[in-house]
Amino acid sequence: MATARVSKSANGKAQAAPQALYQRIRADLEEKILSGRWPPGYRIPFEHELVESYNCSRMTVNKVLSGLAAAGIIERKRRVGSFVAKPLVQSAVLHIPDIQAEIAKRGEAYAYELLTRKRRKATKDDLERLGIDKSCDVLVLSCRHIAKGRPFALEERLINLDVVPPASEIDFTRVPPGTWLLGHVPWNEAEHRITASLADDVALKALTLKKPAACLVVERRTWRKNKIITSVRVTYPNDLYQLTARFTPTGLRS
Amino acid sequence: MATARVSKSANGKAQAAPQALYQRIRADLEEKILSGRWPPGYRIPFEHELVESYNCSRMTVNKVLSGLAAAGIIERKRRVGSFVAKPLVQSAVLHIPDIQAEIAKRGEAYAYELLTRKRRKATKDDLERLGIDKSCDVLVLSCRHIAKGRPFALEERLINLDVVPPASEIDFTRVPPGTWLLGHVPWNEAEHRITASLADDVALKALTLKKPAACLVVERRTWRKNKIITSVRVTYPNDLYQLTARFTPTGLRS
DNA sequence: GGACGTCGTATGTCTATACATAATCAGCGG
DNA sequence: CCGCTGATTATGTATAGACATACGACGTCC
Repeated sequence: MATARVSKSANGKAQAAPQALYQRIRADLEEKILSGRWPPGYRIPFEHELVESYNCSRMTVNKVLSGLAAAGIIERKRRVGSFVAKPLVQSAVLHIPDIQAEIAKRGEAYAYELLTRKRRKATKDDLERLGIDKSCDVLVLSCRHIAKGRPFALEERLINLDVVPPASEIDFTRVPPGTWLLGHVPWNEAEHRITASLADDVALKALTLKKPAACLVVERRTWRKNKIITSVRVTYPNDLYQLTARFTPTGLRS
Repeated sequence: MATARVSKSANGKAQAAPQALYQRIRADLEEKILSGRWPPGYRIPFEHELVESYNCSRMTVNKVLSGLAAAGIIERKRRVGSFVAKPLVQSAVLHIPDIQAEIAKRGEAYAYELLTRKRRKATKDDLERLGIDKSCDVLVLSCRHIAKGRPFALEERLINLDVVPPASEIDFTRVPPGTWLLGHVPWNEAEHRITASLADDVALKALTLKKPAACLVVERRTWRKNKIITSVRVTYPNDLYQLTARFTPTGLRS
């Protein structure tokens, strides 16, 4: 066909969105999906049809469709077509900030306090938390984070010294273990469990709370190549902390 | 140069990972980054260098690098190069399942019960929850989810009837409002607040708990085109529910 | 010596083409 | 009528070449 396309070199794109072509196409398709004009299950036009309507090459629309598929917005089936994905998505991006950074961001005074630090051969319980069989050395830490002079979080942590030998050299009296680990140990995967609980005596004391007190508890295990680096349990007084999660189903889209 | 590359047509790819070339390249680069050989801040080889070492076209490595950049694993700067991103990522994918589906998946009996249903002009408090100024009609619902005969969650919901007029036609005595909304109303964005709290009298009664009881509370607001569709507060007994979030920093990677 | 302009380079985007792959569908033979 | 086979077709992957753009570096001019 070789008809006249807009001739990419013949414009400065003085339009509202002077973006790249494939970005405009993507925005266009997303809009159609989001507005409901293309409901879940709808078969979107074939690549060659989009090529015609946008007057561009198949590589370009392919890039758009691949991106939409990667973001879970559409599903593609060979020989059949591409379809708007079912709403399905029941997940959200959960922001779990560094405690120190979070408090600093609020402009509040931050203090950190190491309560206990023990090195020992892993107990049976430790091994279970770290998901391993054979025994190894672990570092057991307990510390407090303090904001505006009030205890903000109690952190109880187990570090697998087989995976992170250098941790045994750090005394963690000044640097919180989470901060040190984040900066020194690359990781693979993390899992969080978020629960509510009534503070036990240890937590009541560490957080200077009065019974009964509800606390938000975040337990996190962090992997590096199938081995758990560290297992941590952070307890927050319910009135001082909340998790927030924001989700936009349309993929990343800066 | 046009040297002999592996000649894509000359093989059946009987290797360990008979994947596409760009997937193998991506896996390769990810491995280098994850293993720490290419630490954060490291400048990865230029596109043309990767082209040489993998004996492929620039489009192919470009696709890989663009994907890594989109996933936040590397950062790219024109004229400068591509760099391994700082560990930064403090977020996780939080799976917030449909209550009914979740209980069904566990193979437990599920029951649903509508407690109250009121239609009214929005109060000042309602308007604030829905983030709007001018008054409108809202639907106020309260219901219970029951697993294995035991109250599992208390759901208190506000629906903006200006955004979802058809909701006023539904009586929600059989279908949970969350399930109905998910299936009928496309949405844009959602925000969650996760907190712990001591159950108040309403919650104690609805969930048949004894004082004092800690509960996990998930508040969610869901948008469609800058308008809040619904605002919901779900309260779970601490011993019956926990949120889990799993995170793999290496982007999606099916 | 400092402001400024030119050039080189790495990434960003797009095209035209090619072949591979998977799945559907029609047609054929048993 | 059923099942197999081959044609058709949409997507998947890859290539080479081209031009655009941003930005650092270097050199020039005043």
